[in-house]
Amino acid sequence: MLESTCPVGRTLELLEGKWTLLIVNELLGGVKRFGQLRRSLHPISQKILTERLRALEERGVVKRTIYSEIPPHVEYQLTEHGQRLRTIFATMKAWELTAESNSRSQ
Amino acid sequence: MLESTCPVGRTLELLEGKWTLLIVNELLGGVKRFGQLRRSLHPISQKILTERLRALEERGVVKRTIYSEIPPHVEYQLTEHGQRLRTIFATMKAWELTAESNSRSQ
DNA sequence: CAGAATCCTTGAAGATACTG
DNA sequence: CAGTATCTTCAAGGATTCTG
Repeated sequence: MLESTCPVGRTLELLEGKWTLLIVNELLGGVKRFGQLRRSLHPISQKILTERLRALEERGVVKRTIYSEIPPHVEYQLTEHGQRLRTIFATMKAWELTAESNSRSQ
Repeated sequence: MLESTCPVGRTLELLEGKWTLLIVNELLGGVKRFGQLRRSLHPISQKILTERLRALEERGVVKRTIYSEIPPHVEYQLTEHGQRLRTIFATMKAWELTAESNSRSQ
């Protein structure tokens, strides 16, 4: 979606999608099961949750662990690389905090 | 688009849109005129460029200066608050640089 | 030159039903 | 429980035309 013209295009491509950021935010809280994420992120649909998790997995941000049991048991967690997104989140949050006083100014 | 559940939702809402990031990236290079941005961001459409610039202006990221001349002359530049986005860009870029070695690992 | 207004296309997201 | 497979919807984005 974002041309490689822009240096940070890849990061934003990764975080793209209505739910992606919220999913990562949930996983920053630790290991979660599929159903657990579904409930926390309600009313996200199964389809979207699956799609986004797969995309994040492919990008090396999320690790998927399957336990061969019946009923099925799948766990999702951030990889070390994914954990490093915390820094970006913190930077964004800091930026937002200066927003109220500065928007409309200058 | 992004629920306020997520602390950084507002920043990503702001950078949302296929071209937004690229526009900000251009403006990090200094003051630009409308037509100048159009050429740099080719093949962006007038409609989208206008829409995104208005959104950024509303958020206090971009300042629009109109010179009442004929032909019209409009300049766009980042506000101080907008300039601070540089930090976020730098953080993202740093994160991307560690991507190659880490994706697929763990 | 810098747009406003209009119409059209496309794809992400949502709803629903089914399954190993 | 954790998906996959389809079908549908809706809004962002794109193309085109017109104007102060």
